Amino acid sequence: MGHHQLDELDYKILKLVASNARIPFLEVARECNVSGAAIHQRVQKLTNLGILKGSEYIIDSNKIGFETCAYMGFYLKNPGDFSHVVEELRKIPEVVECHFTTGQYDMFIKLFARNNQHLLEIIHTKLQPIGLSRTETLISFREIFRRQLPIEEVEDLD
Amino acid sequence: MGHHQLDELDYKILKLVASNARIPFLEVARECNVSGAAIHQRVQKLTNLGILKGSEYIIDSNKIGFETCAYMGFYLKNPGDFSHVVEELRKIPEVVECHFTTGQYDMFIKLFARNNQHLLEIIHTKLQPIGLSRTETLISFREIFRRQLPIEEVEDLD
DNA sequence: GGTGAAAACAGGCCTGG
DNA sequence: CCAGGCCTGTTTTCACC
Repeated sequence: MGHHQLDELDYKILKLVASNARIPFLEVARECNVSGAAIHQRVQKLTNLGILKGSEYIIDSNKIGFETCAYMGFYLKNPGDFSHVVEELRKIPEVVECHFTTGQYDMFIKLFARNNQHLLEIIHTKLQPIGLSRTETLISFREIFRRQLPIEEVEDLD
Repeated sequence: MGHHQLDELDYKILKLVASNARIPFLEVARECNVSGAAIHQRVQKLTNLGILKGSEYIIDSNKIGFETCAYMGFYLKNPGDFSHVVEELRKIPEVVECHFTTGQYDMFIKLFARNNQHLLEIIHTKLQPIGLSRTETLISFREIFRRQLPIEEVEDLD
């Protein structure tokens, strides 16, 4: 869990690539005053360490026909069924995030649907049969913003 | 809101770039049996339409020292204060998503913190002063999975 | 750990169908 | 709206430090 020893250059690279996965490494190199090969090696290292876990294009879900974004929290009918439930959730492509949580629920998921009726359909035909209890659904009217987590070097005290 | 008229090639491109922002366009071109120039033009079109909204590297938040992921729902003390609250939330870098919602809350956010104590600190010193009421916090123990929304051509009926 | 140069490859811009 | 060619810039590897 504890994080690895990353130096200033690592953080600078992470900051630059975080919100632009297609930035040329040579441009990163120029910003960092090192060679392109150095960036290439660092990115490889960060990937091997599992700190960089791939890249994504950000796609406007509304514009490709997914107008409903919802979050759902629920309890399991049989606690201990965790892994089975996770497997079933993985099979539902509309479920895009899945968390174990503490507090009000056992699990918490984010999902997209084409519209509200489609959401109901997913809940009734795909989610309920898995064996959930006390589900609560929260519909996002609008995503106001979404961004990367702050990447900052932890201020090590000397 | 209504989605644009995208054809099979557009969807195929979206599917390929969605989960790998650094895939060479020429590789996409080979998969789709068209020229690189065609992909280039399509990506440009999809960007101009706002369907592609940039790209991101996926960074393991735990490994860079953000071990606590939380969701918070809340009501506003003064409804009508929406835009002010949003401005204030934008200033808090740990807040990575912000939604208008319907149902149990007025707004819903996702945030990262270094640990649970840091989360409390953020809530007390940054969030509470904005003017929220009835906040509820849900802490994610573990993100089990996270992926892109399903990109599929809408089955147009003839 | 880093550099610098070379080869292979991809991106961007044409022109023409 | 796409193909093919061309030139520029980028990626990747390598010997070397």
